[in-house]
Amino acid sequence: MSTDAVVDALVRTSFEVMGTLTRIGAEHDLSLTQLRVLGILRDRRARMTELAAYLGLDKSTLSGLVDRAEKRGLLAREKNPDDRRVVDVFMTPAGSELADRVYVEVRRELAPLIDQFEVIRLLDRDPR
Amino acid sequence: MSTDAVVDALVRTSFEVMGTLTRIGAEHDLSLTQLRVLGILRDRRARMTELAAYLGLDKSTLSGLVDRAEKRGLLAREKNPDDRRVVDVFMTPAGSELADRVYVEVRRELAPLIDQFEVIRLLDRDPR
DNA sequence: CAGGATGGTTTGTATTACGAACCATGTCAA
DNA sequence: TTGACATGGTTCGTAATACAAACCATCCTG
Repeated sequence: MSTDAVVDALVRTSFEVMGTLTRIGAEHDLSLTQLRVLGILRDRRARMTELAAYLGLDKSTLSGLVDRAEKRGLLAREKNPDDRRVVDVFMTPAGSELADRVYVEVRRELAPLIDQFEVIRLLDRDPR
Repeated sequence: MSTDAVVDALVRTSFEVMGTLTRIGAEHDLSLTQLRVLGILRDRRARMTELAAYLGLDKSTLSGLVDRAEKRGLLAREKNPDDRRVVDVFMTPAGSELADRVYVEVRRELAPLIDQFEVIRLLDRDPR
């Protein structure tokens, strides 16, 4: 099997995963990016810049993103006492609860995909 | 290895793939969606609705998308003679050329990823 | 302590996306 | 056959996402 074919399968599968995430997110009024933010903040808090870097977004993009999530009661901001320029972001209980609910769904929906995941299946059969 | 861990790896990898595609696309002034359209139309023409369904987008979204790509000379529209309601979309030579260039890059950038693709590596080592 | 670096926000603009309303063309049934 | 409904696209209005540039506050360093 050619590398190109593996890459193509990888890309197709990634789009499929994104589609699933987008759909599940939409059912809870969450964009793909918001979903990601919830995923990242599930087990830790982070400063704005850190979050932006992790997501590959401009910090200005994150301001609006966090604004909306904060207004919705999912996230909260807090000035970092050690460096008062820094703004830490973290999830509210409502945010955590929503994230948990969504991620249970994501796992449930994607689990079946694994069985027919082309790349895995092919490589599994004929390992390098 | 738990299914949850595989799903998590799948999601992380998918985001990584999307990041790469987004970056390469941006270098050519193409959004992720435009990239996908080019990918789909590489070997065939398609009607608007068909394309929208395939991408999971509303048909109204596609109008604007195709508008911009057409204005840029990458895509062209044509009324379908068999059913004059239908609009077929296809790539111009310029579009094909760009698509080819971009997809070469994509393959080149993603090929290395395959070697360290967690899901594969893990399943490869310990097949179901 | 002055000047530069860093962290965030604000503002302006483009793109993406949706839904509703709309027009043109097809199709079907009375 | 023609009236009513269905289908395919576009347009319009609105919201979210994203970037870049300008800006303010705070920190750090020579």
